[in-house]
Amino acid sequence: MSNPKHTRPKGTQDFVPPRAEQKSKVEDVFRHLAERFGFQEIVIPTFEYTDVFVKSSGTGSDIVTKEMYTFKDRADRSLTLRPEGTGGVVRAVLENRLRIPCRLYYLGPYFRYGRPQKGRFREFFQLGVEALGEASPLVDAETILFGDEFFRELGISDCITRLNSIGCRNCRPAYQHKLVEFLSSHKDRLCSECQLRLKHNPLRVFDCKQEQCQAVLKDAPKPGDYLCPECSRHFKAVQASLDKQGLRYELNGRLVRGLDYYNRTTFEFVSSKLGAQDSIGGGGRYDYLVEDFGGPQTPAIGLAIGLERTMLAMGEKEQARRRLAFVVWMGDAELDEAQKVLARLRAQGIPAQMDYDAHRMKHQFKSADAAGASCCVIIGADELAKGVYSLKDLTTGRQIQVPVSELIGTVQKLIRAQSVATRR
RNA sequence: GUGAGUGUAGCUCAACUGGUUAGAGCACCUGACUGUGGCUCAGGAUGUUGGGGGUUCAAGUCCCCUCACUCACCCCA
Repeated sequence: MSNPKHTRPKGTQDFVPPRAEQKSKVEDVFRHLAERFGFQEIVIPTFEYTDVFVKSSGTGSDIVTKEMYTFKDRADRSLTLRPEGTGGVVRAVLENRLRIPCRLYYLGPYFRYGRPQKGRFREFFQLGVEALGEASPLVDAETILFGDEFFRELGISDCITRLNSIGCRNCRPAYQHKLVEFLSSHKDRLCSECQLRLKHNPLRVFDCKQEQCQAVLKDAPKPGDYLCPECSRHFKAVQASLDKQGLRYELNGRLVRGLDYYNRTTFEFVSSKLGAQDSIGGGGRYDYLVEDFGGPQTPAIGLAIGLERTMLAMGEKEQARRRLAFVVWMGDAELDEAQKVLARLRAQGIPAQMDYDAHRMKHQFKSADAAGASCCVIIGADELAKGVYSLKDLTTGRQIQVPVSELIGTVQKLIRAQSVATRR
């Protein structure tokens, strides 16, 4: 740890073998599910002109003020490594004149500059879906259902869904105003931190753990009570749909989301396995954003899932044997035959490998074990004389002889049986 | 951006209030076992104690700087 000459940049990570595979499995589950829900993949640049993100996240947001990787290119254009997905997607939908409504999904790396901690990186991976042009509260419910289904398929059982509505252009400012007014009148009873919160994020005061502040909040105006009739109806319809589909959720009036573009429904998924950064995914409606980008008035809703947080929530899986056969050869006399067998296995879609350097069989078995192979095909003088191969199951240590013609089938059966066994 | 904690072998960690040659387990290599991994036994290799400076007769240990990692705040995936 002390020596390496080159190290990865702060906040980045290497996905070394078992984890890289786990990552792509999660991505596969996401792709299949997204397609089942009618989403189509969109691939857009990893960097955009800076104003795309300034526009989408909001000038005052933390992302824009302190978390963006912004740089000038050689022609002095300001570019930014994407800190979030929605802005670029909206830009691409308009620029390519995609027909709206449309449902899109995407996945890839994102970048935010900040101090790394558990579940937070400077380069991180997100899986997202966006439904543009659908206004129904049933779509909100469906998006939430999508997230829930995704986590369920990955076996994340302790996941809680939080739900809120932050109102619209009309009722949100009115509520904020009322809240600030109320809190200001009790300013002297709030802790110092809350006095600051009052200025830039008054809703956060609800999260304060100080008793004095909680006492003040008892009589504070509640977020839910100030929704306009339309927003209120929308929110109730979302809940009714979720109820009907048996999806459990917690109402949380403080759930605000940090990006300026959200309105009405906001939601997030949290897991207890993560530490302080417990949100594994979140999203909400953004009915004004497309218009803000110069497009037609378009209702929209999206969801973003944090890949590495999802993997944290999944926990460590037991290291299973790989789907891999190892060919063991006895001496130079058997080397040609061994290579033929190797090729036959591969031709049948069975991952196979051999150790050319190890001349002692003992070494070859060690290599097989170290590689995590699930079986060894052994080719020695006895086998060649008898017209068979020996096949050793590395999980049980049992070894059998199979006729040359039955090798492929037997190996396939063995590997399949093992992958079923390790999955339980 | 703010705060706290931790850096000793490939990994997990020891080393009393500064005191001789910095240790152990796991992993690794060799052999017992020239047709068999995991088990057992016997041997073996391994360190600029993250880096730099300072105090001291003497620094892994104390002080300063720096770097890295970790956790938390802010905020979010």
